[in-house]
Amino acid sequence: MRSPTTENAAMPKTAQPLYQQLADTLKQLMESGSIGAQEPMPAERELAITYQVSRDTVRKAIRLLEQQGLLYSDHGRGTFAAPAAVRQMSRFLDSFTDDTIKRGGVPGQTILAMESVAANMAIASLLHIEPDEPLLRIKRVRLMNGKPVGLQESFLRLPEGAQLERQELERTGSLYRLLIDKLGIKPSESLESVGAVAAEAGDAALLEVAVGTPLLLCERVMLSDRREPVEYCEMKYAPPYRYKTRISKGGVN
Amino acid sequence: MRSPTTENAAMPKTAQPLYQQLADTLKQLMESGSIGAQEPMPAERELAITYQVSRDTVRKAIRLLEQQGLLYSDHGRGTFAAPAAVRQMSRFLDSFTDDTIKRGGVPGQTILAMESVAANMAIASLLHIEPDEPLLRIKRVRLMNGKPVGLQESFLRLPEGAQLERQELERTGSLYRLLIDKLGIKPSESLESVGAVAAEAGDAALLEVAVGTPLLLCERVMLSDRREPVEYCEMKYAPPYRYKTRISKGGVN
DNA sequence: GAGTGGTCTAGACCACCAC
DNA sequence: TGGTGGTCTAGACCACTCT
Repeated sequence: MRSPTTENAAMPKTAQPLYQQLADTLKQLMESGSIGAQEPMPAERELAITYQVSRDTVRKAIRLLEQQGLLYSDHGRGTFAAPAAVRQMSRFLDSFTDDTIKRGGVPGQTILAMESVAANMAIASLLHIEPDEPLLRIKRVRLMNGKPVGLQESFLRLPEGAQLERQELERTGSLYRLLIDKLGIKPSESLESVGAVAAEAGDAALLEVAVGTPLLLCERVMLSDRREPVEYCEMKYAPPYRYKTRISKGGVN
Repeated sequence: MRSPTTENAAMPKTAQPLYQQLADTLKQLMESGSIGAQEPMPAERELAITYQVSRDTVRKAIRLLEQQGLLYSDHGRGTFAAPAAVRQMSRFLDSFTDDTIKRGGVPGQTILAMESVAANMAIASLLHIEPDEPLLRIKRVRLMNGKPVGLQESFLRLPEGAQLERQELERTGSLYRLLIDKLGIKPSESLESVGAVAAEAGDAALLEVAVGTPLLLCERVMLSDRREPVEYCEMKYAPPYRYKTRISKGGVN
């Protein structure tokens, strides 16, 4: 393991922190099968010596993998590779595009509308803006392997003068990618509320299901890295689409 | 801030780590209103001096509060109190009982069944046991303020010889509390899958809704601290009950 | 008792942001 | 440029688990 700060001035600025590099290394260790599920990893002190880093750096790498669900540590017993079922579940923000790929499907979309609208009171309140302020509304049918699985309606609060072209969205597929790459808006947190509703006529037609079919309704407020609300989004998913998530107890170090 | 390990031999074993004590202190700082939403906290180095701890300990306290959604740090800018909306959303395991209390309601339950059953193939596979192994089945109607909001059916894999009495469950209300306090089983992680289904006749009657009403269906596999599957649970919630959760980007230190 | 993870320290330097 | 958080180190001691 190489210190990112010593002698070598040619270190590219893409250099990652040591603990991330180490985390990647450990990840490979597990994925290669050298360490099976539920089996113990080498001890922290041992890893520190092996990779020539401080024990603290080892611990940071382990904490990182623990948060990703790949590992867990038990006081006095050791650190173990997580069971396979846990490893697959993400606990983090995933765009529909990324999530679909992770599930082994091909993501797609049909853009039904993309226009500037005035905020109504409810949305204005959620996004902390004044009613009538302009928002970008995007309504899409999300596809998995070419078949409609969900209906998604976003209301975006864009920075002054920012523009998003329909063409750009069609090309990249992912709205979040566009926000990050083009506008520098980094989603950091989202607040979600999940419930069930019956499909109305319009929704039913777009999702190709019967009126009254139970749909999974998910509302979300997405916050930027400065914790400013950026998007309100309403999603309706037809069965058998499922939300999957991993929940765990807290813990710092 | 007092070191938990120095001189004073009379330190009770309930002594919490310094960083937790500090986290509690900072929490109060925010709740007392001295530091409003989005406002900057004192710098890490300053907190270290103020509370007589190392900067690393301060950082651990901050990481803890960050995971709880109370705080966030921006490189080069500072550390800020989170907006109120974020603070209320838990990202962690919460029993129905705790969650209901957090929402300001009074939790209740009606136990419909509590019996030993043989595992069927589907559940056996999820819990990593052989079919026909005995499981404890608990079916309950969950109440909020006396009104039914959800139907919950748990299948528990108990340790050899362990017993749970109906009376105990009725008294404490919370199955998870019972698992922790009586059997020493500590829930550490759960894998959830959420979707929507139509209410069948039986469910509809218990939840006091019409047949066909869209229900929020949540399946869960709960793992103990050793990552052994302990419970499979199926929950059905009637509108307007909502699952609320906070999702964030990862991050270690 | 031996080995593991958990907590804590004091100090160093880097990367980023705002003025 | 000065202040902030981010990374890293080396060493100490505690708490827990297993045998």
